[in-house]
Amino acid sequence: MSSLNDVARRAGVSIATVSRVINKGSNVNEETRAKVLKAIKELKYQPSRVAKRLRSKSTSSNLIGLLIPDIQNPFYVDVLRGVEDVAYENNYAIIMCNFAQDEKKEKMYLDILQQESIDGLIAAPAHEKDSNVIKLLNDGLPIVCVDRGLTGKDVDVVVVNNRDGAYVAVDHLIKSGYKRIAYISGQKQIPSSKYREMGYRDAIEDNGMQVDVELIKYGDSKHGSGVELCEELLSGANPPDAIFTGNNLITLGALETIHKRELRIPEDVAIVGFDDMMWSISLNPPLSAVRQPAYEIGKRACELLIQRISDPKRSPIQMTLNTKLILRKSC
Amino acid sequence: MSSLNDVARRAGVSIATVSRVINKGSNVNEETRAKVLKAIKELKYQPSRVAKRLRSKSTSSNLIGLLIPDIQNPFYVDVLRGVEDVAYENNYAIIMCNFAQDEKKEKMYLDILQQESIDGLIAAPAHEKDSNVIKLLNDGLPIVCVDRGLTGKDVDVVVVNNRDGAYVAVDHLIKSGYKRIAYISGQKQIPSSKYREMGYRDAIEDNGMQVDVELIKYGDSKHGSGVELCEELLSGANPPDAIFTGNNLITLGALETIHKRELRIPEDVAIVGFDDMMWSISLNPPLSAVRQPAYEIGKRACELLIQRISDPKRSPIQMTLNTKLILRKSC
DNA sequence: GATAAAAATGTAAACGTATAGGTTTTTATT
DNA sequence: AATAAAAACCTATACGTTTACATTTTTATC
Repeated sequence: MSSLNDVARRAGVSIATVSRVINKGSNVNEETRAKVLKAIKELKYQPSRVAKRLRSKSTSSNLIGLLIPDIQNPFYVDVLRGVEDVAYENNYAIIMCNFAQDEKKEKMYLDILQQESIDGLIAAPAHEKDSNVIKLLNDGLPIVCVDRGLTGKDVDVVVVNNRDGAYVAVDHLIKSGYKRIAYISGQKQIPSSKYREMGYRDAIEDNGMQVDVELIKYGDSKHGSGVELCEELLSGANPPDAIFTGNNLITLGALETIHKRELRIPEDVAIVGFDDMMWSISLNPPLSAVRQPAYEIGKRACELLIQRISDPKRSPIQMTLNTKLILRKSC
Repeated sequence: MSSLNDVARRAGVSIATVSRVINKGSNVNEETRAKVLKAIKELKYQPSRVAKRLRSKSTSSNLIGLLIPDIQNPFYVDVLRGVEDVAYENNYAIIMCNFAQDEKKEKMYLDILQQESIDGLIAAPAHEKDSNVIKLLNDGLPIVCVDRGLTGKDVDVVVVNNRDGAYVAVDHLIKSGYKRIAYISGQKQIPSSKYREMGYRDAIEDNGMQVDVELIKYGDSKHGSGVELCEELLSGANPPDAIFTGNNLITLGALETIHKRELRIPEDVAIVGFDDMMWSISLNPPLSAVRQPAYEIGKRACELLIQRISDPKRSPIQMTLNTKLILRKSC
């Protein structure tokens, strides 16, 4: 890889001139500009983003971090796509870090991101008191949180109305005549789980029914816990006639268990899940689900981040997007 | 962020000494080492990976690139996880680039990766003559190809036996009594599509049947083309009684069409897809599929890359992993 | 205790860029 | 033609490391 210096020598000018040609372009003679451009082409010169980043923290290095708890979850893949599209348009590159719900891994990745001098970070923190993310925030790094905020911290956040999304789903279940509705929750410590539980509870109580804590199971937001907790539920003394699942991976796991037991959906158990997927219609049966605008979450988050990078003082925005209940055949 | 200089000043030593403490640790007095370590702790010093990379191309900067054609495809998500796990163990960070089957985007990302002075690249090239990837290869960047190679280039490759995987699936379809078996292919120009078609054709001919070109449809490896091409197939004059789909997204699209037409699987049309998914069992009906060891592909690729980075002369390896036909209810 | 060898530490240059500030050349003004 | 102003260009420095080499201090040897 050739450097500014090589180009300068070849064009017979100083490196400052070359730099000017490349960047602003002001105050440079047409003739020399042509010479420089020619040299750049001949040498296939590409500026080093590394040197650029080292040189000027002020000048944007056009690199942002994306911290994600679980890339196997299609929800985050859609968020990623949203982030990426906006980043691409604005000439930002992304370092994507999947910490797989492992806080040790998370810390390692956040350290790396800081060491890479990223301009900003989009993060779905491990939980609301995530000290790893808070540390970076306190260090002054521009951050936008996604899917969950940080308690006591005034930070840009893009979330979904989890409570209402859950409420509408469970309310629909009740109105459809289901009596014993279970909830399989994701990790208890993440806010979205809590709010979804809140919606679940409110819907039940608002309909004059009583919450049965036996019907609430807490897992880890992954496929396996969907399988197991659904099994627990169904093998109990007084099994549910409907299940509300806390995210898409859990839904898939629960479906697996239900099918293994050769139960009919929705006759034996109905199911409605949080998170829709492109292929939910091809599941057995076509799945009813609460759709989150995942792509848009990513898009908005990245827009907010780019704004914040260019204006670190702007006061934080908390953006709440709405969910939509998609009814198909599973309830 | 504090620098080596800050630490040196605080500890009352030179930056060279600090550097020595951090890196090799040879030739440094225990007492001063303690002083330095203390200063590092107090200042929460973190080395700048950027400066490190700039300084020494020789010394590994511990950053690799991962170039992926479509992150919406769960296959690549699994590859990514495999890559990541190995990278994590070996202290490498990953810049993940999803070019979404857009060669312009691909070029932009590859430029960025080069400008970031990555140590190496794991790439699923757009096709076998992918000039963007070839350029980097010619520039001497350590590269491992995944899922497809580069014609005429001697490069590390990790692939799957696509031809055999397809053969076994189609052969099974024939042995099960299906007479008119269609193939919905992914992008024609990518090798895996070609080899899968080869397996499809061979299986048909080896069973004394004849290939009907009307039953082969070429798409773009995405969900939408699965939907459309399946529709074409089923609305034809002489529709197939079984479909072999070229990848998981196509499979999902085809399923959608079949369900929309309210056809029974496998009675009206059977289907077997390339690529298994964790939740294939929950599809309607549980899907029979050719399973690729996607996670292992990623893992192996990353291992090969790390080897190559440390030994650029080692002669290239072409690694072929095997697929497995998973039989469920769709055929 | 003088000298040599080894250990400990320091100095300075380099990686590739951006840019402040200085110098030279061109253009405009009278 | 002398001068001022503007344009074009260059020099040198800084960003935070690593490392070759130089220098100083300690230890060993006689």
